[in-house]
Amino acid sequence: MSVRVRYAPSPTGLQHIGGVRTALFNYLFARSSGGSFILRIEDTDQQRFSEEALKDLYETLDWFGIRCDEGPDVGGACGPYIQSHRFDIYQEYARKLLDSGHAYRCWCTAERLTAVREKQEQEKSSYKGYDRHCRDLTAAQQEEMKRENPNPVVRLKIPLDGSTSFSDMLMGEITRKNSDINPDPVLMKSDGYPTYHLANVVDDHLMEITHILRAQEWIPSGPLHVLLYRAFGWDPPVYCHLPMVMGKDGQKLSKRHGSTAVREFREQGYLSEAMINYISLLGWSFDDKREFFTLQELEELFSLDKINKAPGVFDYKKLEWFNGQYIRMKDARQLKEMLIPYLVHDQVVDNPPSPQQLEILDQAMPLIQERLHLLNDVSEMTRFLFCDIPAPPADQLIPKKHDASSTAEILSSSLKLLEPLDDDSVDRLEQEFREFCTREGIKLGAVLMPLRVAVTGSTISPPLFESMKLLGKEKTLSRIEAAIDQLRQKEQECDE
RNA sequence: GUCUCCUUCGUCUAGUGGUUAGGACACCGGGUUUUCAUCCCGGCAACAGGGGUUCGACUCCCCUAGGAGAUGCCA
Repeated sequence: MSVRVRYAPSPTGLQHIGGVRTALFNYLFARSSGGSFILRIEDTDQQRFSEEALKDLYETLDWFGIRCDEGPDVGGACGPYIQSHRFDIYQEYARKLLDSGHAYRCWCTAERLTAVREKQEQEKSSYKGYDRHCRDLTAAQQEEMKRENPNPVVRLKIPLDGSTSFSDMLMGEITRKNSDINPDPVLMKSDGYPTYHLANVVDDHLMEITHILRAQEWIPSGPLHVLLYRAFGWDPPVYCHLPMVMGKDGQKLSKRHGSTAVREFREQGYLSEAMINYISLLGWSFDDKREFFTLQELEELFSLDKINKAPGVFDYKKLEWFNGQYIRMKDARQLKEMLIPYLVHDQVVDNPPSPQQLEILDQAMPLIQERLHLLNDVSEMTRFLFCDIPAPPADQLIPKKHDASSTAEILSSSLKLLEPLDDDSVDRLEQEFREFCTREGIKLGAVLMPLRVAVTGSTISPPLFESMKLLGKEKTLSRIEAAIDQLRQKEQECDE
């Protein structure tokens, strides 16, 4: 029987790392085993449903290149793939459970439920959850309850004794006493929508899902789901509970720890390849030497038995390192195209960029490609090439062991050396400066640093002579002159 | 509280009875270099603890400790 797996997100928020990891593993397992990957939208929570979240889901999968074989957008034999479109199906199956005596209606109000819970809390009772008030009501009692609350929920009758177990590919056998399972979980809400438990079991069965790969936070409801399968007379699929993704403090990864939404990473300039690569290594590994993988390679090499049991901490630093690696691997032309939106967004270049700006960017590529960690970094790194910058304050210009006066001298001399800037080679220019330093007995750094600050506005910049060349002689010289003015002013202030 | 699961360097991990316990990120040195970055070299650093089993345990079993997750008309 061929493998059929699914990713079944709930469109209540932006796609986050944890969800995407689950999606990826399911997808990779399907591909590596020649099976099918199915997308199912679990929108049974009408309160929390968000149109934007749904859109974000498609965009995210698309960005990663994770394509589904069956799903809302591509169709398939087991549709519809949106749970809200399967409303009637759940009604039907809930009815079956009711008829077979595996489930019952419950008219308890939210108020009563909270009262029950509060009481349990006060008494520090070890018994938690629903008190099964409606489980064995007489017909007369039912009538009475109906008057109080006309919209009942449907609850599953969990056996009072015995235990239920299931086998997990990673964990092995997991057993839970039935008395420890959430007493009679709601299957059908009062608004007629199913809860996750019902919808998930019904759909996975109807869609002929063979393996369920989901996060370990679902382990506790495993036995409950198995009970449901049995109530229907079905065989449960194979389970594989994936290790959770944690933050640095060991707690479930959340906004507290940093970005969690894929969209945020994307906006910051993370590459899809880098994220795929990093995420694939979250709880999975290939061997002890290889850690670079393309999606295509993963589709081939991925295997369930290399998944780790223990939860993993999401390491932002390593992701960033991967991103830098992938940026450096990128074709320069391609990378350039990817950078433009960031430059436009930060108003470093026009929208669309002018031919001159594109030309400059083109030539700047070799200078910035090995310096970028995130695409986002490009604006700060290249702003001085495209925009006017304020003359740096004198203090920033003066290198160690120099003062305003000597720095101004240095810059003035540099001005002359830079006369042939436009038509001279970078190497030759550098040679000139080296000779100048030897002649004057100044350190090369003491000359280049004030120049760098004058021209780029920062002590950190791409290589100086290349930068000057890109900037053009005119702007370069005028920035140096502006810097000299700053220094002269400072000199005067000191004299006074 | 109760239940379930987990436990190799700070982090991600390799390892399936005999290894100087390997790699990567981070960190710290050093080199290349006009700054930054890249790149190269080197260093630091781990089998949670205690019992067994065994000629021999990181590897198998038990206990303890620690961590996490679940305990909803959310998924």
